[in-house]
Amino acid sequence: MNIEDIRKKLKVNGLRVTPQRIAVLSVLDNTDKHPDADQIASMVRIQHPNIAVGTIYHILDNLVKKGIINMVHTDKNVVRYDAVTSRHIHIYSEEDNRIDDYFDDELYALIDDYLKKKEIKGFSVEDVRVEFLGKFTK
Amino acid sequence: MNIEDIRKKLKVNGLRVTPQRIAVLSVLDNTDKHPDADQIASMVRIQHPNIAVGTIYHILDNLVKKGIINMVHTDKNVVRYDAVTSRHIHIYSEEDNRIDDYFDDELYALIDDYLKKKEIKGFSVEDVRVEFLGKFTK
DNA sequence: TTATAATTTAGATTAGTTATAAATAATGCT
DNA sequence: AGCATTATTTATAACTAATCTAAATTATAA
Repeated sequence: MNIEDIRKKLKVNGLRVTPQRIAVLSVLDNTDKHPDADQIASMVRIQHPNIAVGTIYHILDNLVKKGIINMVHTDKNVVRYDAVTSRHIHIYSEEDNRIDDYFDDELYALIDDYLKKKEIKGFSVEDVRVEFLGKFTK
Repeated sequence: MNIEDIRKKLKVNGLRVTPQRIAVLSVLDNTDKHPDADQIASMVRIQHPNIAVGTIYHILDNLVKKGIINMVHTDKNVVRYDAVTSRHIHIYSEEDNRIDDYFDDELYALIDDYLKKKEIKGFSVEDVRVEFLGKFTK
């Protein structure tokens, strides 16, 4: 996504277009590493040395609330962020703390299909989260 | 599980049998609410008023390392604990912060089966984690 | 019963995150 | 374009879950 698209995305979601927001969203949009707030701060500060931590957290919070980005919770107790909002699986290695995206509509179809038939008493399913834990071989 | 089974479980796993460990494991074994360390502390302190927080965390850490209990990570940034170690799904409502266990071998069989056929390049799957997000109707 | 090695304790410390209140900047209106 | 309004950013303080430390205590095995 180029800067103009970023600006548009902010505007469309009712967020004022500030240099800090552009910077944060650009950084997130240009990585597939699911960085945490601290890593995002480091990257943003290359262009934007004086941005405050609080601002980073605040912006991320805004973006999450608008559904522009998602939080990712891992086994280490740090929140990470993901600009990919379409349905996907996270493949995760605790060893090297790496999360990759894995897109597999077929598996989701399988699960959706299964859930359509089966019902959990006392609970209505709104979203299914699937994670694969394992090891990256490269 | 009665106290004798608790003692045995600790002993078998090479952990010394202390009143604090018995208390923590009993509490976890007698709830299906997936409490966090703080809630466990409160419950343990009913019988054991002077147990230190550090001890609770230390014991939980021991139990996790031995595979006697599991950590549960949720969208609120607090670790919760689960004495059920057999394979199961967590059904979770962010609204009321409630986690229930849901046992469904059929769904796991479906996924396992699917993964046997499909291969993710660059990644070997060791464990599959499934979560249903939604609302409890009772 | 005693030695030793593990465990518990209280308290300090850390890391991630949130809150606060003043300063600054984006937007809409004229 | 200039101004008023309101959101956003900033620096800093505060908070909370969790970890660390070193001394005191306790479980276990001989």
